[in-house]
Amino acid sequence: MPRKTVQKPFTITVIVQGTVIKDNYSGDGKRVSGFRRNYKHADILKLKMKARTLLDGRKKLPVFKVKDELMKQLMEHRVSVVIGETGSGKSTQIPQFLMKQIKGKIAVTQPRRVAAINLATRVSEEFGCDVGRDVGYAVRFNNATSYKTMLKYMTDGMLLREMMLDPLLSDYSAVIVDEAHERTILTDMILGFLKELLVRKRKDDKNFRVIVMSATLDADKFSAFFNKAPIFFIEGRLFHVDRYYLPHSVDDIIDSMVKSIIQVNQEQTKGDVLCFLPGQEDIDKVTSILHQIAPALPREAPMIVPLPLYAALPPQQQLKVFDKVKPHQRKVILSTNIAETSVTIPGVRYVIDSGLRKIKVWRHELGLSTLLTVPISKASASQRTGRAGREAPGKCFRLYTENDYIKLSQNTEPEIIRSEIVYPVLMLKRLGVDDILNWFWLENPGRSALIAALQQLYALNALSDSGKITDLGEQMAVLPVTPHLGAVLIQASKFGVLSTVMDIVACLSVDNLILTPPSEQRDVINAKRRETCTLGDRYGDLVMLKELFNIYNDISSSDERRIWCKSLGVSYKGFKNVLRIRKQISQYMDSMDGRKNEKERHSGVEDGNKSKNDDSNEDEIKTSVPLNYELVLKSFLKGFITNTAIGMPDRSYRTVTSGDTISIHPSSLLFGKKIDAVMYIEHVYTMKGYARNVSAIKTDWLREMAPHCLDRG
DNA sequence: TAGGGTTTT
Repeated sequence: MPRKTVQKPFTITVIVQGTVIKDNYSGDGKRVSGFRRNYKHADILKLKMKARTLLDGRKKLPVFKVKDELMKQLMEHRVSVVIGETGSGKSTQIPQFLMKQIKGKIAVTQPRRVAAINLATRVSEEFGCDVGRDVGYAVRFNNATSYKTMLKYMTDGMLLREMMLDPLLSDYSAVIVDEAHERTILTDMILGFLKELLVRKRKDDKNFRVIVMSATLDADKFSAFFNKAPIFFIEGRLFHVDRYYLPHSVDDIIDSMVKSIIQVNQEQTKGDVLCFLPGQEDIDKVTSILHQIAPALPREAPMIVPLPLYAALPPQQQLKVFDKVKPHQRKVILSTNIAETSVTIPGVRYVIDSGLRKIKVWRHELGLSTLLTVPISKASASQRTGRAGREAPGKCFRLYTENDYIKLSQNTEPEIIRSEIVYPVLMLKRLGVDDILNWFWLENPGRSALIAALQQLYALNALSDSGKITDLGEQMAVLPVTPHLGAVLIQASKFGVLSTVMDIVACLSVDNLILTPPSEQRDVINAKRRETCTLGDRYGDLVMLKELFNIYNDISSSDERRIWCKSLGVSYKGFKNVLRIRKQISQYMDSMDGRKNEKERHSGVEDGNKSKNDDSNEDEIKTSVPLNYELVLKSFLKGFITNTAIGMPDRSYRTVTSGDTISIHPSSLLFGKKIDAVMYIEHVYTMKGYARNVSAIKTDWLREMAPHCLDRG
C-alpha cells in the first residue's frame, strides 16, 4: 500500500521516563534533530496513533481512577503491596505509571510465559512502541528486549536466573512481582531474595522499589513479610456471579457432575458451561458419558458439545475449546485446573465446580512423590467462580454444601512446603547463603525438608563436607535442568557420552512427551514401541528415549514426524521442545567446558574414558554413533544412585536405600521383565510404589559409581 | 497391567 507523503515539517513527541523528547523532521520525512532512532517516521507515527486510540479504554480501568493516590504511595515506600482483582488493569497500567516516575529499568515477573508475552505485547501497543523496544519481555527461548528496554515483563524463572548472574539486580530500580497469591516456588524464592536485597545488599539504596501484586485478599502475609509494607486496594471489574450449593454432600463426583450439566443445560439460557474436575480420568469419563446420552436428551434444550481440556491433551484438541459451535449447540468444557489460570475461554457463563483438584506432594523423608486429590481453597473456589463473570453476569454451581465451603482453607497451600526443594537450596548456596534454615523464607519449608535437600546435594557432590558449594555445584546451579540431571550431564562429559546423554536429558525435561494411550489403543501402541525400540526393550526407558530421539531427528518432513509421533503415542509438540532444550543444554555445556577442562587434565580422574569418541565439544546431534549404553546408564547413576532397586526371586523389587518394595510402572518397557537391578528417574506412590523411567543396571555398577553413598552396600 | 494437577530455567 502506498504511504501518504507528509509535506510540512513536523515533530514527534515521545515521553521517556517523564522527560519530553521532541524529534523534528523536515517535510520529506528526514529527521533533522532530536533523539536517535532506527525507525521510519511513518512507523513510529502509526504506533503513536494506535496508542492514542487505546488511551480512552485505559482510562476506564479501575486502576486509572486511583492513579494519583496509588502513585503517591508507591513513591513514598520502598515496598508496597497492591491488591487488585481480575480486570482492574494493575498488570498493564501500574508498570506504565511507574515508568514515568522513576529512572531505571523495571522488571515485572509472571508465573507463566504466555502471560509475560501477552502483557508485553499489549503494553507496547499502549505505550506506542514495538515489542522489545521500550517495553519488552524475556522468557525461556525468547528474549524480546534491547538496550532501550525500560519495562521488562519476564517469567519468575528468568528473573531468578538474572539474580544468579547479578545478585544485586543492579540493572533494575524496581521489581514488580505479579500474581504473588499463586505462591509458586519461584515466586516465593524471588520474594525471599528481594527481602534479602532490601535488608542487606541494597539497604541504603532508597530508590530501589518492590511492589507485590496479588489478586486475592491474602495481603497481610506479604505486608508482614516486608516489614508492614502498606497495602493498596483496587477494585476489580468482574460481573456478578450467583453461587449455588448442594443441599447434601455427594460421594460420586462424576455422577453429580453429569446430572448438574444436564440440569444446567435444560434450565439456563444461552452461554457455555465450564466444569472443573480433578483429573484426566474423571474428565474422560464424564466426556464419554455425555457423548452417549447427548442424543437422547430433550430437543428443546441446546445440544451438548462436550470438550475435554487438560495439559496432557494434544494441542490441536486443546484448541477445540475456542471453536465456535452452531446456534443450537452449547459447549460444555470439562477441565482441570488449567482453566483456572492458564487458559481463558470466552463465552463461559456457567461454572460447575467439583471443589477438587490434584496435587503432587513430595515426601522428602521417603524420597518419593504422591499424587493426591484434595479439596480446593476458598481463594481457588472464588477464582473458578470468577470464570463465569468475565463478559456478563453468570452463575456458579458448587458440587458441595455451603458448610463444606466454610470449612475450606482460606488460601491454597504454598507449593514450596510440599515440593522437592533441592534446586531452591542449591540456588541459595550458590548465592552464598550459609544459614539455610533461617533464611528469609516467606514460608519456611521446615527443618527436615531442608536437611533432606542438603543431603541430596551432598550426595551429588554439589556441596562439600563443610556445606559450601563445590565447583560441580556451581555448574549444576547454572544448567537449565534439575541438579540430579545436571550431575548426570557432567558425568557424561567425563565418560565421553555427552551427546547421547544430552538427548535423553532433553527428553526427560519435557512433560507429557510419552503419552498414555487410550485403553483401546494401549496394546497396539505398547507393541509398536517395543518393536521400534529394540535396545530400549532390553535396557529400559532411557535407552528407548534415545532411540525415539534418533528416529524423530532422522525424519525430515514435519508432516511425517507428526504421523510417526501419533503412531507411537508420543507428543509432536513435546519433541519440538526436546530439540530446543537439547540445544540450550548443549550451549551451557560448551560454555562451561573451557573452564573445566583445565582442572580435569591435571586431576586425571577417568581420563581413560576420555578418548577419541569424546563428543563433548560438539553441538551436533549424533544419531549414527553406536550406543554405549553402559557408560550412558552409569552417567545416570551419578545423579540417581539413590533411585535404585534390587530384583527379588518373587519378581518384586526392593529399594537400595530403604528396602521398601517398589514395582516397575506398567508404562515402562521393562514392565513384566525379570531384571537383577534397576535404576529409575522417578518414584511415585499411587496405588502402590511405582518406579518410572526405568533402566536395567548391574549391581556392581552401584559401588563403582558412588562408593561414598553406599557404605552399607 | 497404571494413569498424571500446574508452572519454569
